[in-house]
Order: sequence, then C-alpha cells, then structure tokens
Amino acid sequence: MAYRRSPLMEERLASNRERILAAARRLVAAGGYREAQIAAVAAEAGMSTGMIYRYFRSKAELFIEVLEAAVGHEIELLNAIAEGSGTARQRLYAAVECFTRRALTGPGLAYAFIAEPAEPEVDTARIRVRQRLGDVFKTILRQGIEAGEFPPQDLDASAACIVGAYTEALVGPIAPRAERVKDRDRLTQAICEFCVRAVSAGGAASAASTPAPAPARTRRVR
Amino acid sequence: MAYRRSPLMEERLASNRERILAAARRLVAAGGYREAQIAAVAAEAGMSTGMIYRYFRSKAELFIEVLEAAVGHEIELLNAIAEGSGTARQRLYAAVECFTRRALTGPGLAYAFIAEPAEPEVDTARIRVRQRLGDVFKTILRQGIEAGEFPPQDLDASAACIVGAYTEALVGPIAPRAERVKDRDRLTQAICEFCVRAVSAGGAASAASTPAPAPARTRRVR
DNA sequence: TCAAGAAATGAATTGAGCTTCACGTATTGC
DNA sequence: GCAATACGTGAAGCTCAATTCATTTCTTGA
Repeated sequence: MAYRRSPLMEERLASNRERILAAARRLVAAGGYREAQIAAVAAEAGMSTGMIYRYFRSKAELFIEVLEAAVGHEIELLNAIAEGSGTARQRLYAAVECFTRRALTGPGLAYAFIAEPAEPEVDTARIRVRQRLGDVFKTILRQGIEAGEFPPQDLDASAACIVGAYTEALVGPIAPRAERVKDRDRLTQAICEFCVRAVSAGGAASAASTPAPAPARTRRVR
Repeated sequence: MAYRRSPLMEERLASNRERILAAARRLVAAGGYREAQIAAVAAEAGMSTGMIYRYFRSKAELFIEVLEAAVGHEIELLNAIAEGSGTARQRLYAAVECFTRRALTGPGLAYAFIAEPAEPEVDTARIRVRQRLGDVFKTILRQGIEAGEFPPQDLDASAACIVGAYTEALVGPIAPRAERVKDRDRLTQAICEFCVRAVSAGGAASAASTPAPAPARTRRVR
C-alpha cells in the first residue's frame, strides 16, 4: 500500500467540509434556499460540484446540517437566557428579544430557515427545529407558572404560539426585498411585549377572563 | 364566419374552469401543493393537461387563484365576526376560534396554504393573503383600543403576531401525517386565550409593565 | 522517483414536471 | 350538410437542477 490519510490530510478534509457548510450558509443568507444550488455552493466554496457529494450524501442532507447548526446556535443563546437569572417574565422577554434582534440584524438566515420553502426533508427538519425552539420557551413558561408569575396554561400551545408570533412578525420585515424596517427597536419591543402579555394573567381578569367559547359568532358557519 | 360562443357553451367553459379549480383544491387539501401537479389536477378533473392551460396561464396562476379563493372565504367569515356584535375581546376570541376550529376540522387546506412551500409567485401570494388576514385583526384591535378594552400597541405587529401564533400552533396538528390532535377543543381554547391575553393589558401591570429592554441577558451575545 | 490509492473535477446523465403544439373533435350559423 | 372556428387532447419538448462517473490530479510510503 502507499496511501494512508495523514493527520494533515484529515485536517484538510475537515476544513473542506467546513468550507462547504460555510458557503452554503452564506448563499442561503444572501439569496435563500432557492438560490443555493449545489453548483452555486460549489462555486462559492471554490470547488467542483462533484466535491460536494464527497462530503454530503445529498443536497437535503447538506442543508439540514446547515439549518441545524444555525438554529442550534440560536437555541444555545436562548437556553443561556432561559437558565439565567431574573424572573420568568424577564427571561421570556429577553429570549424573544434576543432572537428577534438577531434576526433583524443578522443575515437572511432567519427568513430562509424559518419561512422559506425547501424540499420535504428539509421542511421536516425545519419543523423539528421549531419544536426545539418551542422547548426553550416551555421551560421558561413552566418555571413562570410554578413561581406564580404566569397563570396555568397549555405549555405546548403557548410555546408554539410564541414561536409563531415572533416568526410571523419577522417574516415581513426580513423577507427578501422587504424595505428595511425603519425602527427595529420599536418592532422588537412590540413583539416582546406581545409575547409577555400573552402568557401573563389577563388584565380584565376576574369575571370574563375566559370568554364564553363562542360569544360573538354571528351565524352558524357552514 | 360560423362559430360564436353560445350561452350554453359559455356556461360549459365556466364550469370547466370551476372543475379545474375544484380539482386543484381537492388535491392540495389531500396531499399538499407538492402533490398537486398539473397532470394530477387534470386527471382529477377528468380532462387533459393541455386543457388546464386553456384556462390558466400557468400553474402558479391556477394555484394563486385557489389560494385566494380559499382564504378569501375564511376572511369573509372573519370579517363577519369582526363587524358583528360583542366586545372587541369577544370578537377577537371568536375570530381566532373560527379560524382554528375550521382549520382543525376541515381539509388540509390550511396547512397547505399557510405553511407549505411553493414556488416564488405562490409564496408571494401567500404573504399577501396573510397580510389580509392580519388586517381583519387590526380592525378588531383598533376598535378595542379605542374602546379602552386593549392597551395601546403596535397594530401591525400585534396583528402579525396573532396570525403567526395561531398558525404555528396549528401547523403541528394539521401538518400531513400528524397524529390527529386528541382534544381539538382544548387546543382551540388555549390558542384563543393566548391571543386574547396577548393584546390585553398585562396582569402585573403597574411598574414593570414594560420590562427593561434587556434584563436577564447573561453576557453580551456575539 | 514511483506505484498505489485517494481526492477532485466537471461534463454528461437523469429525472421531474411544466408547457407547448400539431392534430382530432365539437359547435355554430347558414 | 358544410365551412369556419373554437375546443380538447396528450405525447413530445424543454428547462432546470441534482447527481453520477470516467478521468485527472494529488498524497503517501518506500
């Protein structure tokens, strides 16, 4: 025999893998999943298309990894906040703020990963990832409820609603071509307050705290 | 000359168009946009693929029309509620309930149209449609704020958050293959309550109503 | 420096659908 | 019934990207 991977080579291979991931991330941030074709990723990484397939089984696999890494990072940040100090309310506020602020500031990753179409496998991964985001909020909510800061509520539903709320509120602003939001701080604040209010005890608490199931319905709906 | 559309023919053409739209709707409901290829729509409608193009310029155009019709219908229902009687709070609750209940009950249209990937043009249409959904809530919110039922808030942000919240909370449950939610009523109620609380005055109002911008942040975030 | 084997290349292949189009069938007015 | 025109058909054509693979270039160990 005459060839055996040297540590140096091993390193180069690893770095190639990283270069591919980084290139893919950049392209998604710049132009969304749709514009991140394998050929483009290869070009961006300065290598041939065939090369990509030496490191990733398929396009979907590559992008799932990019997605999970990116969101994984966000989740770490959120977890640090969730496990940090302060009241549940403060931590919830801070967590939502952290995410929205970064989404508004950073590259278009947020839109691409949270809202943009992709193939089924990637889409499935996206749902998983969103659930993981929701888990962070579930943690905060659970603690808040235990501490009596928040009223009892359906954790899964509330967590999903929080993720959905800030996501949707961001999609417009961070969607490609959307005019840059004039006042990021204002938007961030509005979103955070919405979320915090949403899990806190209602103002007009007492009597009508839980409105009758279907009060204002005009007519039976077909 | 020797041919001129008779009223009868006119009617047949219109009915063909309807058949195409209906077939497309059924397919989307059953298998999502992805499975609703032109060939499949044609088969479902019992006609040839070429026929489709006699009635619609492109696949995107067809599906945009399906989308707008479907959501247009939902919006009518919501508007009826928004303009109906009751407090803003009651109407908000009823509106969210109407949408979520229908989404959970009805065919998979909601998922397909609100969350599923499609081509760029259709996606653009989806964003427009979501904004129209948001507009309904803006109306209710505006009235509620004027009436002193809700505290002042960023209407656009709150409306987007509401749409996002219930949408996200539904995506899991109505996503293809998701196990049917055990208790629809419970989920619906949780979502509605979340949304109503979110726009109502916070419980621990007074002092810390607006938490300091970034209270619990652990460390400067990269 | 060389042979063995691995890594890299990128042009060619493949596949999935949308869209077209040349041809057949219907409908209309006379 | 016939000419004129429109409607309907569905196989073929096209486009766009992902994926493959025969070939070339590089690494390694002796």
